[in-house]
Amino acid sequence: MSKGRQTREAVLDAAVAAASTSGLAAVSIGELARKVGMSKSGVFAHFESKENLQIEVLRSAVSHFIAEVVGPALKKPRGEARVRALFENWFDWSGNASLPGGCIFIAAASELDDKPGPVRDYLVSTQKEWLATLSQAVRIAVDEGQFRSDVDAQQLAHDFYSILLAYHHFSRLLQMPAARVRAFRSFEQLIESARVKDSSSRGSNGRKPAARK
Amino acid sequence: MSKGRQTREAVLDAAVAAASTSGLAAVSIGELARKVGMSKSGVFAHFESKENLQIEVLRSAVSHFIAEVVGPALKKPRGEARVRALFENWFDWSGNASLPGGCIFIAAASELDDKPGPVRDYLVSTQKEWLATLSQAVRIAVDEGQFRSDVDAQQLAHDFYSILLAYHHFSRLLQMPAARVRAFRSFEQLIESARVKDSSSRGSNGRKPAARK
DNA sequence: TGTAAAAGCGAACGATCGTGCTATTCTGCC
DNA sequence: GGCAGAATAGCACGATCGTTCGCTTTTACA
Repeated sequence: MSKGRQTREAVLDAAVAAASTSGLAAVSIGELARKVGMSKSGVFAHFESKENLQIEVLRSAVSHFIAEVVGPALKKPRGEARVRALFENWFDWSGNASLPGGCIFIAAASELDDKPGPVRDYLVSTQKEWLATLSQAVRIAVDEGQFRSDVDAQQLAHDFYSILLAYHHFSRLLQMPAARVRAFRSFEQLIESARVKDSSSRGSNGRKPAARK
Repeated sequence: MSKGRQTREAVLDAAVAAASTSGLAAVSIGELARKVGMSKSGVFAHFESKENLQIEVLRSAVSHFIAEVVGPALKKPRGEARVRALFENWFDWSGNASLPGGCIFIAAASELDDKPGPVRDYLVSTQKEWLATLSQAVRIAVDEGQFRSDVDAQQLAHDFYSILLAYHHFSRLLQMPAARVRAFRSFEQLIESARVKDSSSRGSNGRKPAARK
């Protein structure tokens, strides 16, 4: 890799870490330059604007996310195993050492939700892709016969996301140690209620137990 | 009310609105002054520092929250009705006209979750109080015999919060029109699964069908 | 109504922001 | 090893930031 790309990646790594704690807007180019031992203009030259830097920060985070969360999960067998892997990898990723402030997308989400522009547009598109990936995995589990056929894949993906949002809130802001187990308990309940019922669970069984969560 | 308190409140109202969209840190005193038609130093004089301004912004939001969410809910009869009122008032409040960026506490939460200091400390204390209020209302519903005795009040309060976090995320960032109905569907499911089972669920009716909205 | 206190204004401060421009240093290829 | 181009540094710019200070206007009460 050329020297330029190399330092550019180093800058982006530092920027991703900083943005996960302080937010995208709070990462200044001067501070970033200090952190990687360069001049302000030296850093700036790699990105034509601050807005572009922010997009590249998100893009960098996305490629890490794909490499560490989506990729490995797709190697798992189709069905529940893959759904679990997606959620658990996601969970682990948000506690990654390179993200001292937790999932950068969640931080960026609440920062950008009222700030129209290309940065927000990019974030939205990645979030929609991620939700599509999640619900696609759920749909596969339905097709494989592991999840009930009346499972609403989009709603389930939505509920998974909701768990991670709550985990972030309660563990990061409120520092609740119980947050982690609560998150996984909620996850297990969701999975449980999505599974096709074991036919031996209560004798001859009825149809469509429905109850969720 | 003295002239000073009056303009101070006007400034705080504008600041709360601005902070709900742009975040606490992004609300500058100069911009705030422009918005209320005053000089920068005139605005500044009401708060000894920017940090103090931020705390006062939160404090102002809290008193509105208590007046519009908690207070009215406490007038409802003990039990499920009060729990519902707390959640629904909360929901309405976060879509209030004076909060163009949605619930200011959620915005502040992700902004401050890695920023130690008095502002964060104050936010954390209010959030814990709110969670305590929520779970207390749930506990009362248990005592009244409307919710099952094995309901985990803290977990339920946690789940309510989780719904609102997800609603915020999906409606504000992703602009999903379905977010609202999903939120209320999840809420109803939580309430439903907390209720004592109606013994007449499949027979000739019985007692206490537990009024459905 | 007079007067002390409260409230607000205007200018200035040092710092930092994003962004240009020019010059210098370094890298990679012939 | 020399040379073109990439990579980085240095400096300056206008703007805005939070904050201070002295002055003027307005308020509220005797």
